[in-house]
Amino acid sequence: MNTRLRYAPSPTGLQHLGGIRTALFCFLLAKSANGTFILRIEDTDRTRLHPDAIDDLYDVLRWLNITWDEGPDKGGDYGPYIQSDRLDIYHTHVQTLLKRGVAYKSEEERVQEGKSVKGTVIRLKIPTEGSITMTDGIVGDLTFQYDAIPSNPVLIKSDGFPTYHFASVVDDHLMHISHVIRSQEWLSSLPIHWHMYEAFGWKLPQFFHLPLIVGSDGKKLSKRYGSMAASSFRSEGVLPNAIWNFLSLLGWSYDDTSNFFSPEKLLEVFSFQGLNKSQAMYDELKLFSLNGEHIRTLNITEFIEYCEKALGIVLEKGSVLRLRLESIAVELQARCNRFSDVAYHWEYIGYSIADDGGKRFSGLSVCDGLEADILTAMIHIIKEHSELFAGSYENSVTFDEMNHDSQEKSDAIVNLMKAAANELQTKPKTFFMCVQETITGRKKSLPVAHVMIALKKEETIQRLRNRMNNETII
RNA sequence: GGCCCGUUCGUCUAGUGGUUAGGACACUGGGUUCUCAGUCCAGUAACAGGGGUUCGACUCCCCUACGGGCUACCA
Repeated sequence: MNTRLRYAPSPTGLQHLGGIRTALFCFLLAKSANGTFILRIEDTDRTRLHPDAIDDLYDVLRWLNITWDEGPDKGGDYGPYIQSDRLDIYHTHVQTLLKRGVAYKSEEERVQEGKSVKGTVIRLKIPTEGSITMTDGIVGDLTFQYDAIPSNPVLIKSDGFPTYHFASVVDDHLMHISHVIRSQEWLSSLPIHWHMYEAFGWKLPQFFHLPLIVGSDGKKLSKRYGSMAASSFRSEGVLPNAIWNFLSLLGWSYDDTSNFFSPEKLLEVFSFQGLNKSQAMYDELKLFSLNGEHIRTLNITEFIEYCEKALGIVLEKGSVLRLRLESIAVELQARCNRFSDVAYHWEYIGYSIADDGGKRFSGLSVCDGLEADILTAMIHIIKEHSELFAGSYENSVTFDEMNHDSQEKSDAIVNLMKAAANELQTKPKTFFMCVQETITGRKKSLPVAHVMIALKKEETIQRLRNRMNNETII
């Protein structure tokens, strides 16, 4: 039997971590078994449709490289893949249940928006006594008493649309779904679904109910209660690979020591065996840490691309800012766990005195005598060794070459700075910090010599002078 | 309230009757270092509680507690 798994979200809100975890697991499980991954949209609740939900779903899945073999936009042998296009299918199938006396029509009145409304629904008849025994691939064997099911569930609503219970069972059967992977919130509905399969006389798929992911408040992540939108991770500069890695470890494990997984590795080793059953709390720090690890596996070209995406900018090849970024990329990559880290450093790398006449640095403290001496000494170094500040990248063919060159120049500059500090009878640290703060406006920055190389002579001197002028003005 | 699922370091987890209870994130200390990172090394830290079963329980059973889910013409 072919392995066919589906992710079947309802377009009632933005995709969140819990949803894409399910999507990822389905995808991984399908692919590792050489099977088929199907996307189906369950838009049966007409009152809660969210206008951006479907676009968001496509965007997020594509961003994450979770690709489906069959789906609304792709077609397939068992379409359509949007439930609102399958209404006639549900209506013919519910006839079967009606004929068999397993379902019945019911005229009902209910209160809607303060008014009482009449309508006809079709309900499934649940036995009044006895029990049903089922098997779940994660939870194990389960027995429910029929009388624990609170009421006969609605199959077809009065607006003619099926409920989730009915539509998903019919579709899973018709689409030959072999394994139903969904989150554990569905566990208490399993008897309803199981009973329906039996009433139809259909072969049951294998069920796997994934443990819930909970937020730091301990409550389940939900579209309805907001936050954790998958798209927000994208804008925060989290890599798809990091999301794969992070999510895969929420409810699944490989062995006693592995924590880092590339997508290739996951595709290779992910399996039903490693699934576990207890709920997991989302830990942002771990995601960011993993993201840092994945950032560090990027080659330098990819990393620069990542920076551009994260910053939402495009730097033309050969442009001043592009050259600066290239020059500093290796140093930058070593200390980034997420977008905000890139942005933090880009504020002084991607800025030029010419942009605003140096206003950004006007908040720096006034130079006292020593600081003025240090800056003067630094300017002297630059003027006397201008070749070191000419930019390392101009004549380099490869990044390796460039980095090597950059490192050599940096070492030379550091030595000159140490010597100058010595001459001023001050600690190297004082000297470096003064220069760094003047150049970057920050107490924490990339190594200042590298920054100066990236900025090149002119901009560096301007920043140094700018600080000194501030003093004279004040 | 009822029904269901779960419970190993703060967090994610390994563990299927005999282990110094392992790894990772976080945290702490140290090496490297012009700051911050990164990197390397080290360290603190857990079997919810109580009963059984057993020569022996983190592992099996029961009870309690706690957490979560469901209890809609929502999914």
